[in-house]
Amino acid sequence: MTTRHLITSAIPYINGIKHLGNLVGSQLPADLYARYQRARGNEVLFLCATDEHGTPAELAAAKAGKPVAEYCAEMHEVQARIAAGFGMSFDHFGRSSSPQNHALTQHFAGKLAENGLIREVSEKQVYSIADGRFLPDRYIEGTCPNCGYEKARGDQCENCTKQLDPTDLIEARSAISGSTDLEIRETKHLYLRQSALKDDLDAWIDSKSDWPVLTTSIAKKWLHDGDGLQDRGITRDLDWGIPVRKGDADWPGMEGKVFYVWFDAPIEYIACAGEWSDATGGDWERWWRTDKGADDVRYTQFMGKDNVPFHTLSFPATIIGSGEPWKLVDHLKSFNYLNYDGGQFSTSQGRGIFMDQALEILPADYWRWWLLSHAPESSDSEFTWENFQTSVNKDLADVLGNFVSRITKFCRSKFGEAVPEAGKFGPVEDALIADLSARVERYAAHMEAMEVRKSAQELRAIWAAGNEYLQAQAPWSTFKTDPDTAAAQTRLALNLIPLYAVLSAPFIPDAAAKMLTAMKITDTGWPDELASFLQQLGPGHPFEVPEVLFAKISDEDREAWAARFAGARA
RNA sequence: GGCGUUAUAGCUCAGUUGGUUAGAGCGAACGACUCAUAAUCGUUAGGUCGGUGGUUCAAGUCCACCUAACGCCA
Repeated sequence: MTTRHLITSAIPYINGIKHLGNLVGSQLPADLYARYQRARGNEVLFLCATDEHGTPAELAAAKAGKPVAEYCAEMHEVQARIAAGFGMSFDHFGRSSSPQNHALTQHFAGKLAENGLIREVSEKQVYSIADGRFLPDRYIEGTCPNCGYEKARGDQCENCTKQLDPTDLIEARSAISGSTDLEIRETKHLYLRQSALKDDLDAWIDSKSDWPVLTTSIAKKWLHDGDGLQDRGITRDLDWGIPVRKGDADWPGMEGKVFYVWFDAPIEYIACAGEWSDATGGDWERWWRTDKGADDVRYTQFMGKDNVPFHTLSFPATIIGSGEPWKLVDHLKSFNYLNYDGGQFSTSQGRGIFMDQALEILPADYWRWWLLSHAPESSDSEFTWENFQTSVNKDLADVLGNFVSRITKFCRSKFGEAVPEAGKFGPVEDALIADLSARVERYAAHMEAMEVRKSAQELRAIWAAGNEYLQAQAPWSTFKTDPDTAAAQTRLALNLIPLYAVLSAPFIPDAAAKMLTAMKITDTGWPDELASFLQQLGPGHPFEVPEVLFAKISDEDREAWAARFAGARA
C-alpha cells in the first residue's frame, strides 16, 4: 500500500546565502526523507520556498542598491541554484512573494476576522521622518541607559544584554539612515487572537505523542509559560509585503500596511503547492484540503528549533482559526543547532561555512554524508575539520568507495568486465544475505522514523558487511585453487553495488547514480526480497570500473580550509 | 530570575516501558590479508554512566537537590 507524503522544509530567509547549520536543520533531512519515500514507491510532494518579506529584505536590497523586488528575485535564483547544487529534490521551490501567497494570506486573514479571531490594537511606534517610515525596535540605535554602550539596539543592549524599550535609548537614531529626527506616532495593527485557540492547540499537541521531545517541549513552554499563549501582531507599517486585505475586500483603517512576515511565511507552504500546480498542472488541493483527498496524506515538516513555535502554534492557529478543512501537520521533526569549531555558525558575523563555499571546495555528497550522519537530533552538535576529514575519508572513501573499487577491479583482472557465471552460493552467502536482510529492515525502520543518525549508522554497517564478506572469503586466494567458487563470490559482491546504490541514494545521490551507471543498470527497485535482488546482475552482465567515487581529504586541504574559514566571511 | 535541553570509554555519540558481565564508530595497541583509494578484516583496550541523597528486591534508565554547558523567555 502506498502512502502520499507531503513534506516541507522550513523556508530560508531571502537575505543571503545560508550556512551549513541552516541546511542540516531543515532542507537536508527533508530531502533525505523525500528521497527515501520516493524510493519506497510512495507518492511525494516535497516543497520549499524563499521567505521574502520584512525589513531585513528591504535593508539588504538597499545595501545592494536594488529595488527590493528585484533583489528578492535575484536572491531567489541564487538560493535555488545552490539548493540544486546540494541535490535538493524539491518538487517546487517557491516564493512567499508569489501571487498565490498574496491571495491565500489575504484569504486566511479574512476568514480569521470573520471568526472573530482578529483584534485591532493601537500602539505607539517610533517613526523616522528622514527615512519616511516606522522603525522596528531593533533598527533604532542609541546609547544604553544602563551601561553607556553607544550602539545599543531598541530591543536589547548587546553589551549588557539588558532588555530595552526604544524610548529608553539616549540619543536614539535610525539604524538605517542615522537620522535622529524621530518621533513617536500612533499606529493601528491587527493581532491574531492565539490566546482564544490555546485549548485547541494544547489538545492537539497532546495528541502528538510520537513527536520529538524537542518539538513538544518548546510548544508546551509557549502554551503554559507565564500568562500563557500571547496574541501576536500580524501586520506592519512597511511597503514590502502582502497588502492587508480582508479576503478580496479592502480593510478599512489598514491602508498602506502589510502582513507581518511570520504570518505569511508559513502560508507559503500551501501557496507553494498552488505555484507547483500552476507550473505543472498538478492538483494541489488533494494535498492540502482534507475535503478534497488530503485526509490520507501524511504531512511532515522539518525545521530547526528556532522555528518550532511558529509551526506548532502560530501556523496551526491560523489553520484551525480559519474553520476550513486545511491539512494540519502530522509529524514535526525538529533539530538542534550545529556549532562550528567551538562557537556558533553566524550569518550576521559570517562565521562558519556557507552553502556556496561548501560546494566550491567539495562535492555535495561529502557534505550531505557528514551533516546527516552527525545531525543535531538529541542535542547541539559540532563541526570540526578533523572530524569531517576522518569521517568522510573513513566512511565514504575507505569503506564504501574502496569496496566498489576493489571488487570491480578484482573482477576485471580475473574474469573481465562482466559478471562471472561459474559456481554457486553456499551457506556463507546465505548467511550474508540473511544478515543484510535484517540490516536493510532496520535501516528502513530508522528512515521511516526519521532517525537520521541511526539510519546513517546502519547504512555504514551495511557497507562494512561487504568488506567483511570479501575479507573472510578472500576470492583472490580462492581463485588460485577453486576459480568457480571465486566467481560466485565475485558475482555476489558485485551485486552488492546496486544494493548500496539504492540504499545510499537518499544520503549521497550523486555517488549512488555513478554506482548504478558503472554497473549498467537503471532501475533496481527497493530490495524487499534481498535474495533475488542480489541476482539482478546475472552472469555475463557487463559493467565498468568506475572512477574513484570519493577522493580523500588530505591533511593539507584540511589545514588550508580550516585557516580559510577561521575568520569572518570575506 | 523563570523555563527547557544536555552532561555515558581520549574524541563523536547509542542506550526502548527501571532487571543478568553498560554498547557502536573514530583514535590507540596487536594480529591477519594483499583484490583495492597504503584501503580492508579481526582481537584488545575495562568508563564509580556530572555530583549528592532518595524510591525499589533491582536505576545510566524514576524522584529531589546541586553543579556545568547551551538555548528560549522575561
